[in-house]
Amino acid sequence: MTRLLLSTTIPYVNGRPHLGFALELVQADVLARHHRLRGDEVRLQTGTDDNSLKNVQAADAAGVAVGDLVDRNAAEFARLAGPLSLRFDDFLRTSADPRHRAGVERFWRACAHDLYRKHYEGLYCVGCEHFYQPGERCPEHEAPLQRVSEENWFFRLSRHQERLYDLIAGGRIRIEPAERRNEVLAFVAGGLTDFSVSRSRARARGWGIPVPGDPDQVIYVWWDALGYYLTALEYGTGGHDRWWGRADRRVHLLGKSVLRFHAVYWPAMLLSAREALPTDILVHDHLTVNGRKISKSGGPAVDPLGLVAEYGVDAVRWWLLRDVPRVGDADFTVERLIARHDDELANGLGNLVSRVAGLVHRYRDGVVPAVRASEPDSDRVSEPDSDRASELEEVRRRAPGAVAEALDAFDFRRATGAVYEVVEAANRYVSRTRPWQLAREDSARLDPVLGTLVETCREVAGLLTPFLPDAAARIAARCAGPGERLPAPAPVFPRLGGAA
RNA sequence: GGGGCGGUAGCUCAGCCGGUUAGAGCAGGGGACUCAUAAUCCCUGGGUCGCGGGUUCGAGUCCCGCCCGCCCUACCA
Repeated sequence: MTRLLLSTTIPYVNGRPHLGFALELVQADVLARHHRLRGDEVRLQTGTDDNSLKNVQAADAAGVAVGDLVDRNAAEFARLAGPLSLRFDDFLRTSADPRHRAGVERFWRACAHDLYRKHYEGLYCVGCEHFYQPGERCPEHEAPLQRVSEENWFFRLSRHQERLYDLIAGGRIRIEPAERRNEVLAFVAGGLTDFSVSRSRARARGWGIPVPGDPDQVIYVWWDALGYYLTALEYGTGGHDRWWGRADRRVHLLGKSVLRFHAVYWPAMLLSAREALPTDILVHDHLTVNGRKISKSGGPAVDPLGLVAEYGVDAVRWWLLRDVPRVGDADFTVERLIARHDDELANGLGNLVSRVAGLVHRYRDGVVPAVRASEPDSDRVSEPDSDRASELEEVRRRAPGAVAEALDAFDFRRATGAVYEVVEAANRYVSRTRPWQLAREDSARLDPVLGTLVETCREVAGLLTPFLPDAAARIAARCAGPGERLPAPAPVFPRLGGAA
């Protein structure tokens, strides 16, 4: 049995969650469910980055206390779970969870041999929490740059350069897709310089975790946030070994914009602390909405909960999994959401379930026949429909492996495609076997056909479970076993678009 | 300024180490069927594979330059 730790990044909570973060959560949830179904031991953790200075700014802007703003917004993120049908094993808030601070402090000490103090000054953008060169201005934020002159703690990233390169190049740390791996390798090969890992307490506005033994300094938010991967595992009390050191795979999901922190800084920190490294870094690109960038600080923010309320969780999850390419930003529009849902879920899968139920009710009084004919008849095998039967069989046989393979490659499109192929094959099987005709002309042959179809629907429900747990359960509930009675047909996925 | 990733049929995208007439889905067009959510099934696509060079017997598929979009970064002495 494989032990698998899955994690999402933790967003800073200066605003409400948007669809882009929902993407990451859904992907993580799918992987977790998939592996659980495989029998793996899985832990999925997520949470919020409360200690970002951006939260302080947002609180200032809103005229409320930081703690209050963070509490309120973090709750919004936690609230995504129910409506999006996500199942987390843990949700850690970096400001509120006692495990976190203890863990971060311990981790800091574990890296002490790579930490040193250095004075420097520069122009700092609070919005980016980032330094710029003289004469530059921040491309993203209006606020003027602040001249900062102070002494901070630095982490000896440079020391780990070669080791990191080898680990990534050699695949010990797998970065998917490969395009992102190349990016990281190029960056590492270009040379790594030490980076600052603390801020003056004043500049951090007193928000964050103080540097152990140096109360005038606050730990840099990225150091703090990355630490969550360990602190949620009880690193602070040394209890992390079960899910970290002894896990077979440690998998991080993240967006491309924070790749460097996860593929370079974080592994280096772990090397320094002598902890195991992540095995998989799975990187998704960004979402745009109606062709425009989304962000928490501005622009069109699509509220995932609003979408779920309007179109249902299955439609939203299906779009995120089915329409978002592995590489390249994807543009979300309501039209695309509806198109995907109506075409594949309503007309494809939903209609299949309905028509199968309809057939069973009309010709067999709702009782599911056995797959095999009751009396074995050897000479009816090589009929025109046998090729269709074998096509369906073939597709069904291959589907589970295809799904697993696609998910291992972090390709949700291909994975959902493999599920949907079964639906298509089943619909072809219906047209080819023509059950309505069999009912009139060769009733004995109708039973195995209907039995096969019901069985296929149940199988699709199983395959669909990690992706659309709600829909899968609904479909499974309509697929009785042989000899059992089928519920009356009713649409599983009512169409969202115009009534057509 | 540097690095990376994209730019393939109207739309969304696939196209391992270069090799017969460049693919899929959707949309569009034609046909069939009637079990089903007016659904499904079958047939139908001639697109300078961003632009310009180059390597090669042969290049979306490799090299160089340029254009557009996106991500990261900009000697923290």
